[in-house]
Amino acid sequence: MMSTMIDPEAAAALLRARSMRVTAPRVAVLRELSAHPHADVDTITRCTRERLGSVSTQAVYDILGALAAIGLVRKFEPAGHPARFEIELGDNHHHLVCRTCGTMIDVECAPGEAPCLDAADDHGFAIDEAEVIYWGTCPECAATPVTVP
Amino acid sequence: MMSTMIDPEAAAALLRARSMRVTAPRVAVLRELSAHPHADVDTITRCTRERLGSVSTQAVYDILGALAAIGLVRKFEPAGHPARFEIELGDNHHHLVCRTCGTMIDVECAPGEAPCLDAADDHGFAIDEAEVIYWGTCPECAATPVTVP
DNA sequence: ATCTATTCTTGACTGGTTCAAGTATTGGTG
DNA sequence: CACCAATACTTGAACCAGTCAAGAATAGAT
Repeated sequence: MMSTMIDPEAAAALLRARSMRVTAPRVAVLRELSAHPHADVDTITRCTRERLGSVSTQAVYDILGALAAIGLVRKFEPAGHPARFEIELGDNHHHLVCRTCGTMIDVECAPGEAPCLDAADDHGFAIDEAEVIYWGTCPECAATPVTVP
Repeated sequence: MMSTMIDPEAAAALLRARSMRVTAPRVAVLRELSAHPHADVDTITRCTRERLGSVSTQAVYDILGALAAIGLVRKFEPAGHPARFEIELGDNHHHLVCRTCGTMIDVECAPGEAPCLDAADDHGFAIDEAEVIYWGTCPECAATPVTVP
């Protein structure tokens, strides 16, 4: 689950390629995202602080919002969990979430390219995305006997 | 979008069939749900108050939680919106949400029975649900020129 | 008619997120 | 290379949806 972190130059390049200003907080956030896919704001904030010394919570929200707006990162919000972020890889994958421990992993999009599903009837809507979240129980939680402390 | 409201006896019958106590707030909430599919807690609370005189917000949360727990109602939480509720019809449909105005409508499950999708690789998870939300723009919003007041 | 588990009310509280105003930084310009 | 304006970041308050906890009311079994 622990991907390798991209280096600062790579992060800066991603920003420049989109004509975004290169700032220390942005570079750090991008690096943490590369290391922790599916991280929430709190995780990203804590990791960025360790790396940078300090960042405001608001800056992290702003950065993630800006990166999501230009499509560099992807945001998803599984029911009952705070928002999660990952670097957009353009592979149109979906997510599999454990109902018990909240672990989230990527799953390939079964049918192929986006929007990977066609609604039976689009009711006149211009559909641009079919968001799929698979819910279930991960192997660890399935194996763990329910403990009531 | 305005379905017909079920009568109090029908609502009570739904509760008794599941050995749930029949209370005025529960009957009223079920009736409002039948009239307003995809309603959020606030809408249900306001409508129930109009009908009943008063109900506590907490009671509505408790009722919806209890009904969802036994599978009588279905809860879904589209990103950026408060939770929505609908009476479970057992038809495994999905939802189509307008990014602009938030309108939500049902769409049939394209492939058939639940779980209507198989993940390409389940990574050892026991998947019990494939939640699908289609995002797009409804005909009205597509037709409306963007107005900046 | 009574009793008890269950449900409802009240009111405080939390977590995640956003708003708003001021300060600092980036990167283009003279 | 210093300067400037646009953009980004900091601070701190505020918000909303939802939850917790303790007591009062009520359904329905006996």
